[in-house]
Amino acid sequence: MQKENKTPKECLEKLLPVQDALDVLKGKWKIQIISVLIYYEECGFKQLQDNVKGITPKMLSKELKELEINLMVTRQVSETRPVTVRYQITEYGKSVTPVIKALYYWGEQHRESIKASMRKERG
Amino acid sequence: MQKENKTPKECLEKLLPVQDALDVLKGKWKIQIISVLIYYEECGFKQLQDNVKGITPKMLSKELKELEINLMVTRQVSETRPVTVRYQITEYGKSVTPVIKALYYWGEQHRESIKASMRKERG
DNA sequence: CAGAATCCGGTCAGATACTG
DNA sequence: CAGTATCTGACCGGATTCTG
Repeated sequence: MQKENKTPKECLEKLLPVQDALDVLKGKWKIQIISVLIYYEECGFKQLQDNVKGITPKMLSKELKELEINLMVTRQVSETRPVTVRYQITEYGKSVTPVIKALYYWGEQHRESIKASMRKERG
Repeated sequence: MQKENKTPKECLEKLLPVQDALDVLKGKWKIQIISVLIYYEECGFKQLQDNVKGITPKMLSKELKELEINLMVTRQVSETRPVTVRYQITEYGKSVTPVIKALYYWGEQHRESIKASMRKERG
């Protein structure tokens, strides 16, 4: 990200998109929801709630709204009886996969590093 | 991340490292601090505060502690008068660069997508 | 210089209950 | 089924002041 011919200020400006990405992905549930939707392609509310362990309907609803605003998922209502709602991952939503992978590989390494340093501290 | 021969449960277990990575990077300041330290290799407290615009000493101190725990930075105190403290990015800290890059590229795309969809909504 | 201490408002997120 | 409403405690993060 940094090149010697850039000022710190220029580098910091580059961080705006990074913060945007982090905003979209932040929180306890978003990546889980995205992953479930990538897995199933399409889900109802209940099915999502069952697959994202521990999430309350309130949080699920809130997170889905944010994901919809960010074009990650679509929401389709069928006026049946009772109404059925389908959440779908968008192609765009799938495009975060490389980001999740980068987080995964680094996170995995990180776990090992932390474990190793804890062993060292104990002697 | 998902393969057809994996259950949703197995996929969700894979998400633990992702959450770990997100935890290390989360908050308003961590990536900025890391970026400044990658740029300078080494900084004093004041120098950091000057380069991370708007951060208070309290937050800077707190974030640095967390980054130290996660082995991203080291803290070296010289018993001079007055004491000088140097924060250094670790090699390990530099290893998040691919993650930041992934976040950057996706975040940049994301800005464009959101902008485009807002233009569309306005007509 | 390099922080710690204190105070405070805002948001996050969980539990529970309720609606059409 | 697909959510909403309300209450609550925990935590985040800023402002200000103080210390060695």
